[in-house]
Amino acid sequence: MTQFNQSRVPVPTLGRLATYLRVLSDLERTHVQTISSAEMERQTGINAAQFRKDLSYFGEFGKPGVGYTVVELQDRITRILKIDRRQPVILVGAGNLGSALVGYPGFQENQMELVAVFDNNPAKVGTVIHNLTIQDFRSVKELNQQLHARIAIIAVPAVGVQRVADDLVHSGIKAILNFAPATLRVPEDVAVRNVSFMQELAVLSYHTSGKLMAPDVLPPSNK
Amino acid sequence: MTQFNQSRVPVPTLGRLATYLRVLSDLERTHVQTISSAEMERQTGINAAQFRKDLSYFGEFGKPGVGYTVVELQDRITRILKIDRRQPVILVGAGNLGSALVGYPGFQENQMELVAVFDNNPAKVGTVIHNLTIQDFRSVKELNQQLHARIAIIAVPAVGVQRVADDLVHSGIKAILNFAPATLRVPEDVAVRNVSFMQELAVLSYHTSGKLMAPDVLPPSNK
DNA sequence: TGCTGTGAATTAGTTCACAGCG
DNA sequence: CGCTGTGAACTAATTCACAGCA
Repeated sequence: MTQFNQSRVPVPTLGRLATYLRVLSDLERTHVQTISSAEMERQTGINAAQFRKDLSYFGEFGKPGVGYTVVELQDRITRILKIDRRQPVILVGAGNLGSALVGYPGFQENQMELVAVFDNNPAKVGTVIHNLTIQDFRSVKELNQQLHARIAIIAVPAVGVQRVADDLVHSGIKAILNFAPATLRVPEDVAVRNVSFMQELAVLSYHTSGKLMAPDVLPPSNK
Repeated sequence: MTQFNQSRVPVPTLGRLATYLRVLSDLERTHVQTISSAEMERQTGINAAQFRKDLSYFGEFGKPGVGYTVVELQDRITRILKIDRRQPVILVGAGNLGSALVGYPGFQENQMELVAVFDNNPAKVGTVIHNLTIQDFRSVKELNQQLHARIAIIAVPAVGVQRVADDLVHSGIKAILNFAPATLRVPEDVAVRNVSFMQELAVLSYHTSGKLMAPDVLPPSNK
């Protein structure tokens, strides 16, 4: 029964789709043709039923008695995540972290193309990192009229980050990956995901030398 | 396979505690004495009842009609998260990302002390970044007998990351923050949290130009 | 009165269990 | 058969709603 469960997809499902994609790439590289949900569980630690259910939100993909065709599933997931074609991404903040991100491999692998880097520090503007010239953040709106990026990464200090977010929203950005330790206020139609190292470390710290068990042993914390 | 800790503190609660701590620091700096759950909601986007419930797992902290004493709450949360004293942390991988992390401010703020950096690249061993000399990863077990770190950050490529994790576990590490896009297999008593930029970007990509709403608008994704 | 603390209700997410197809 | 796809059962997490206290 191919009914597109267009009813809301759980957010954690989307994160897991990216994990499946990673495994599928490995399988493709080693010329494996098909994979069953049980084998996917072995590779990722994610429950086999969970894998099947995650896919079921988007239609039917597998062949009973056989499993899933690697390349076909890969193709479907990339289309679901809209990374079947290049996604332009802009980065704000060319500090330690921002600069490290520019050189991060894996953008390419996931069809994410970093198309511009911005900073507000005049000393940095004009400098080149990894083939990209750092632009003045004040020109973000104007430049994004050409670039058409819908995704932005924020890697600036917490102070002033709200202003940065506001300007990005006015530049047409619809999704923000925020590394600054601050809560952003954005319109309803803009998605935000926060990455906080310190928060992650704090959670881990809680578990050290406690009598408490690890919350998730094998499975990745796919939020 | 995902078995949860026998205590009934939800994992997301721990992440939010770190967020509250951030707000409390700001308040302390500006000499604010008390804060109500409603005001905390305004500052973080986290529901006021959620805030109260999060704290209730650990006892009673507030004064009815008044709110919470900033410094007292700060003190209690740091003790809960075991960051009331310095937590030694070791880092594996001195590449782009690893190096950026070494210079990250906020370790100090959260009483996390980066005490050693390791790499397996002989060209890097001996080099200094931010006052820390890069050590040969093969000496991690030996060195950690002095350092007594229980928390490690992994910032190496996906290939070989399982070996790194195994060695860390044998060196007494009980909590791992993993930046490599791979699923780690570790003993039950070792906690792992995965940070995957590409996964986060994939989730955001899904939300671009779709008719679907952002999953969490104001509240930080404290998963 | 203005707030906290918390059972109860609700919503979200995961896993089970099995019908049914190739 | 061996596998998928999915309603049903379950478990986790959030939010409501209100009693009770300073």
